[in-house]
Amino acid sequence: MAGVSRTTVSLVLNNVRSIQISPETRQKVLDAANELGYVPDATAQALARRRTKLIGLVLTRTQHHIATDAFLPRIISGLLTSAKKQNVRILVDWMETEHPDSAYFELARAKRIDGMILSTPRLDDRALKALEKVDVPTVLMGKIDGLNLPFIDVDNLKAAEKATAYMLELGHRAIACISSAPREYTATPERVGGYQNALTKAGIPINENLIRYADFDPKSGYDCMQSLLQSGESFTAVFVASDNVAIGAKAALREANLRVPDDISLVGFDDIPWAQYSDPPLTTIKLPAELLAQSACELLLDLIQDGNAGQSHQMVLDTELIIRKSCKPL
Amino acid sequence: MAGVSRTTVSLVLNNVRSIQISPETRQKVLDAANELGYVPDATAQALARRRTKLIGLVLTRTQHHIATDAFLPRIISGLLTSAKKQNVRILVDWMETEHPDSAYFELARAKRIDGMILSTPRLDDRALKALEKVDVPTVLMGKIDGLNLPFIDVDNLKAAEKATAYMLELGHRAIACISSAPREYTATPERVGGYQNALTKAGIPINENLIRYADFDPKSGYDCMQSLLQSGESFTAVFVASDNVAIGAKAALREANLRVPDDISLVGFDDIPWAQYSDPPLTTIKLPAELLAQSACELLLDLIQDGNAGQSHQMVLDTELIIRKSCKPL
DNA sequence: ACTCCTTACTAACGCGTGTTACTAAAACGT
DNA sequence: ACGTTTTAGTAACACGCGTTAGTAAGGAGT
Repeated sequence: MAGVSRTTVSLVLNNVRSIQISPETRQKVLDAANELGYVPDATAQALARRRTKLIGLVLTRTQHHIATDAFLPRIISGLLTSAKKQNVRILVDWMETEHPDSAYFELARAKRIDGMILSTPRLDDRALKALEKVDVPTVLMGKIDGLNLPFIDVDNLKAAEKATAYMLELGHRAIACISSAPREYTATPERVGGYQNALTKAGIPINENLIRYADFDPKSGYDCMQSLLQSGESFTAVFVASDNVAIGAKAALREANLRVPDDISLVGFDDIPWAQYSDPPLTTIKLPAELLAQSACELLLDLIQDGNAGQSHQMVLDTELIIRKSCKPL
Repeated sequence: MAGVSRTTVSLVLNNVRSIQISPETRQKVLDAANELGYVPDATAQALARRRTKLIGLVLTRTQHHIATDAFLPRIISGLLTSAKKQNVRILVDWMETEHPDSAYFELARAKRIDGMILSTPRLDDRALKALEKVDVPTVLMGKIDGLNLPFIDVDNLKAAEKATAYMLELGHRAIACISSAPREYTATPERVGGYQNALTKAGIPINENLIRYADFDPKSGYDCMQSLLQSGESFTAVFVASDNVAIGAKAALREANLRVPDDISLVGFDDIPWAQYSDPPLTTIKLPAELLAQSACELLLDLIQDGNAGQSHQMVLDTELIIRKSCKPL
C-alpha cells in the first residue's frame, strides 16, 4: 500500500460519510488503488456485509420445459437490465417439482443469495407455505391466492376474458380453449377462468369438452389441438393461452387441412417474438415480460433493503390485446 | 452444539478422510446438525476455500438480442443440468459490446466466480486477448482462430456446407444466404464460408449480391429477405444460418406471395423447437445445444480443478441435417 | 518403567473485508 | 494556561468457515 492503514482504505473506497478523511490521504488511497488495479474481493465483502449482492431466479420446471420456453429470454433480459442498474447479479437455479420442501431453501439457507424470484409457482407446492414464515425475501412471479407472499403478475383473468370477448365480438360462439400449462400452475386456472367468464357473460354455456390443458411446449399444443379435433366437438375459434403452445396447435390445424383464420380463428397469449411473424400474424395478448421481470427485481430489492416494511408488496400489471390477422368474423 | 469442537464438526461434515474420527462422535455431530437444520454458510466457505462454486455465463449481446434469442433457453437448460450435477451454480451476466477491456474482469477480478463461459464471442473483441494472459478459467462458446483459449463449438463450416450441398443435390443453383449475425461474430464467417465452399465445389461462382447479414432476431431476417427480393437477383433457394432469423425471413417471403417450398426452398440452422412445427416443417441443421452447454460446463470445471493442465481444451461437435419439408427438387 | 506409536480430538490461525471504539494531535474558547 | 471540542486516523474485533500443527490419552513393545 501507500502509507496508510487498511481501515482508512476501506473508508475511502466505500465513501463512508460519517467520518472525516483529509482530501490528500483520500487521493493517495485512490491513486494507489488505481495503480494496483485493486478490486475488493466480493466474497469477503459479502461475508462482512452479510449481503451477497446476488438474487436468485428459481425456475420451477423440468429441464425440458426450460429448454423449450420461448418466454424465458425476455424474463432474463428484463432481469439483467434491472439488476445491472442496481449493481446486483443474477443467479439462475432450477428445481424439479418432485423435490421435498427444503429445496427452496438450499440457496437461501446457505445465504448464497439475498433474495429470490420464483417463476411459475405451483399451487400444490407445500414449500411455499413454509416460505411465508422464513426470513428470505421472496417475490413470486405469479399470483397465489391463499398466501401472503409478495408477488407480481399480470391480470391473467382479465386478459383471457379480453381475448375471448374479442372472438365473441367477431361472432364466434363455439370457442375452444387450450391452456398454457397443467392445472397446478397458478396462471392456468386464471386464464381458463377468464375464458369461461367471457362465455358466461355472453350467455354461452361452458362446454368442458372444449377445454384442454397443455404443458408449456409446442408439442403439448399440437397434442391438445389434435385431441380437440378428434373429439367430435365443432368449434370455429380457439383461445390458446400461450404463444409457445400455439406454435404446435397451429401445426395440428394445418395437418388437418384447416386454415387460420379462414376455418379457425386463433388468439394467443404472451406475444413472443415469433407471434408477429407467424403465418398469419398471430393476434395475441401482449404480456409485458421485461417490465414484469424488472418490477419483480425492484420489488425484491426493496424487500431486501427495508425488510418487510408494512405494506403488502403485490402488483398486478395490465395487458394489451394485439390484433393481427389470425381471427376472422364468423 | 452437542459436545464437540468446531473443528470436529467441520471435519465430519466435509468428510475429511485424512483424519480419524470415531463413529460415535461422527454420528453425534450429524445428529446435531440435522436437528439444528444446520447449513454451512456458502459465503464463508467460499472465502475459506477460495472457491465460490459459481460459474458465470457471460452473454456478449445487447439486451434486445437476449430477449429475442430463441436459442438461449436450450443453453441455459443444458448448463443448469450439468451444473447441478457438479454441485455448482450459474451466474448469468451480460455485457454490452461497447464496454472497455476491463468489463470481462469485473466478475473474475472480484473473485465472484470460479470461471466463466463466454457465449457468442466477437472477433473484434480486444479484451479476449487479455484473457489469455489472465488467470481466469474461461471457455468460449464459439471458435476463435487467433487465440489459444479453450473453446467449444460446433463445426459451423461443415454444417453450412452440408446444408448448402443438400440444396445443390436437389438441383438448385441460385442459392442465397442469410447469415445469423453480423460479421464480427465468430460463427458468421464460418457459416457463410461453408455456404461458399459448397458452391465452389459445385463449380458455381459466388455472387456477393446473394449474401445478407442478419442480426440474430426475426426482424433482421425479415429485412434481409426483403432486401434480397428487392435486389433484382433471382434465386430458388436460401440458406438461413439461424432458425430464429428464418422466422422473419419466411414472413417476408409470404408477404411477397412466395411459397415455401414451391417457389423457394429453405434450410435453417439450430433446430429450435419452432422449426419442426413451422409451416412447412423446416429442414435445418440440428445443433446439439444442451450437449454444447454441458460440455462447456464440464470443460470449465476441469480447467478450474486441474489448472491449465497441458492439453489444449478445444472441442468441436458435429451437427446433423434434419430433413423436413421446406425444400423441393428444382 | 520408559519410550514410541496410534487414535481422537482441539487451539489457533487465516481467508479479505466492514465497522466500532478509541487515541493522538490540533484547534478552539475563556 | 487549561479544559473542551473537532479532526484524522488506527487497532482490534467480527463475519463463519477450512486447515495445520499440536496435544492428551491409551495401547504396544522391550
